[in-house]
Amino acid sequence: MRRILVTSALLNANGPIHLGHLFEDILTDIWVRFQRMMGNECYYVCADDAHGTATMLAAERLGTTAEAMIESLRQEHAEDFRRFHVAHDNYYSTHSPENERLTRAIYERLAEGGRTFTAEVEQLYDPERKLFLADRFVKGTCPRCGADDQYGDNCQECGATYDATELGNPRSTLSDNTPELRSSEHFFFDLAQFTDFLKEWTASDAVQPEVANKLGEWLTGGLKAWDISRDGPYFGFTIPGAQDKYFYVWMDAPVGYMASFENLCDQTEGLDPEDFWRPDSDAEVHHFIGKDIINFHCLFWPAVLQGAGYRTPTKVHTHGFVTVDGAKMSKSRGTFINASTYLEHLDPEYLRYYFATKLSANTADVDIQLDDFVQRVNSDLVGKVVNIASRCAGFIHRGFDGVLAATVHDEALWAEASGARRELAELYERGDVGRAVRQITALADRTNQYIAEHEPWKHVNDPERRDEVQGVCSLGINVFRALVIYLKPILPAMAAKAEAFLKVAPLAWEDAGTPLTMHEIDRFKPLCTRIDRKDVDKVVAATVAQAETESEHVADEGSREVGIDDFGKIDLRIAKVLDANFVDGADKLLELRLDLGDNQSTVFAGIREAYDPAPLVGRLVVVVANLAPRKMRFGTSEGMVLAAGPGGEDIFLVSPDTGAEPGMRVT
RNA sequence: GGCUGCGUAGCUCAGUCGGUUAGAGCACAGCAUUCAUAAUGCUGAAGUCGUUGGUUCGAGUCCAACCGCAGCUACCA
Repeated sequence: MRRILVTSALLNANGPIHLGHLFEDILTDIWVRFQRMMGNECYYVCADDAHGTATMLAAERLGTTAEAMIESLRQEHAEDFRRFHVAHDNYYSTHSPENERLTRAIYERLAEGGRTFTAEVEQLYDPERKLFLADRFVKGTCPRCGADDQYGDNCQECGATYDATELGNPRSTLSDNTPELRSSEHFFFDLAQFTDFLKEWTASDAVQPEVANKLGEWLTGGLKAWDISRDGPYFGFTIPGAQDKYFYVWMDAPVGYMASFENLCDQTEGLDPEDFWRPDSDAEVHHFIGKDIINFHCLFWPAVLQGAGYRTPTKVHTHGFVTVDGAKMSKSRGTFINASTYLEHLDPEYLRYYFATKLSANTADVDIQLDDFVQRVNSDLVGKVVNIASRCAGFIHRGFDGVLAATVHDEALWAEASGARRELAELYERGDVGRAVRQITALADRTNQYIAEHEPWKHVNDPERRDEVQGVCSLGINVFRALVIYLKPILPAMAAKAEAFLKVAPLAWEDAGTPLTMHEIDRFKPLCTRIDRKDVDKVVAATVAQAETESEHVADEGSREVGIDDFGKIDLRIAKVLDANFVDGADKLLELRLDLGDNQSTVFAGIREAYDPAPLVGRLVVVVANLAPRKMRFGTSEGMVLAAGPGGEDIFLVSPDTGAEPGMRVT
């Protein structure tokens, strides 16, 4: 018997669970349930990833504490997963005492072993918010192509990658202030020391071949030291022996797997985390992740474990991303579907089955096609598999008191169905679930053909052929039972209903090796109903409606009371229109050249339908002078001209009374 | 730009070591059937295997270039 610890990637504590999360945890859950059916001892833990600047800022916005916010999200996530039959043994949080202790202990072991060092790092600092700015909180001009409004790590326009400190005119997206360059001591994990170890580890079958290729690229390029510290304020664990330094979220996140498992062990008699994590452990550790976090799980994490004297992962299973109808999930298209929205209209097992049909052992992206989703479930599950039980059970009850035949009517068919368990087990083990499902439905096809060939409905009233009818329908039921076993990791709830119908104890994988004979079964009740395409449309419509409500929320926040300080941040100025022109190719824009007293600026205003350019020249308007420049299709707009009205031809520019001069501040 | 992967029927995908006429399911059309949740069975139509060139007796498969798509490009959650 194998002892296996399984994890799926931690979830950011920043919102509800959606299809993408479900994909990962469902595919992990299928693998876990399969292992358990094989009789292996398999534990499945996960957690919310609670730390980071983003958590701190989100809690601030909600007017609550980070702790309260992450705990309520954690409960919501755990409940959503439970309703999708994802059987986590523990769903914990990285913000836990176990994790704090483990992270510090691991860090101290690394430090003692000479695996870490400190260095001064120059970083942009927002003096108003009093924080160092992560790349995503800085915007400025690309140092290579000069495009405006680019984030601190790479340019969307030209694709250049650079340091946030290289940006021209940097500003903080948190306060809109100009950040200053400050130096701070950072702690580094010396990843390069592990290069040889990692080359060896990635060449083993711990990762899929294409992942090994990708890692090879990083490994031959030379590994850089990994910055594992952040300056306060930060939401995370403090680094022992340092002043106001925190562990970077990715340092304690994977340790969160260990912490979640340790927390489970504390509640489970006889389960010891050391048995799984000590270097000579013969237990297995499997991580399931998306391909976006390969570097953390296949470089940093094994190196950290190795450096701290733990065992390294047996295998990291990497999957691709989920798209819907060929495109990224989108709120406005209604395809950014949350777990809870789905559950209001559809059975979770439909989604589990559909994901299963799409699962492979490689890292290709998985596209959910809503029409295909409906068809696959209805024709495979209801039309083929369940149909076998449905068409056979009636004969067994009407003619034979619900009792199955004593012998197997067609040995070849039974051998095929029963013998498939070996190859199917290999496919499940490898994660090639889609192929397994195809073989399972092919078996269902064979069985429906077999029943059609023997036409039990014609012979049921012929006393001479009663035994044949019982034999055919009994074999049908037996193949159905084998198919239920093979599908049970994917469809646990349907399997439970089928077990009740068959009047058997919970089925294990090897039960497919032995047929039921002279066994009484229950009357057949529908195990699975067809999907109505209308219900899928309802989910999409509800998702669109949510997106609209959310944008209204944002609008509401816009009209909430603000203090005079907030108002003071907006620099309103009187400006004179020096020049106004149509913009080639733009239906709604006019390009305005404005005199702001001591300087000039160019503004694109969406007023073309209401105003001709010529009469505007010389006119006084009110502009937001310190609005962040916005790169638009036709150029960069450096401000915003104030106007009222619903739009179209009904736009009315705001003007000052006579006497106002360009450059005057509006207060 | 570099790298990783992908591109086969309307859709989802098989296609092993290069080897006969490129396969399956769904959808579609016709027929049969009525035990079954309008379920099932049989038959059929449907493909320039992204493009071009190369290696070979022979290429969907190997090589090169190009086109298209997705992702990565490390202190990003």
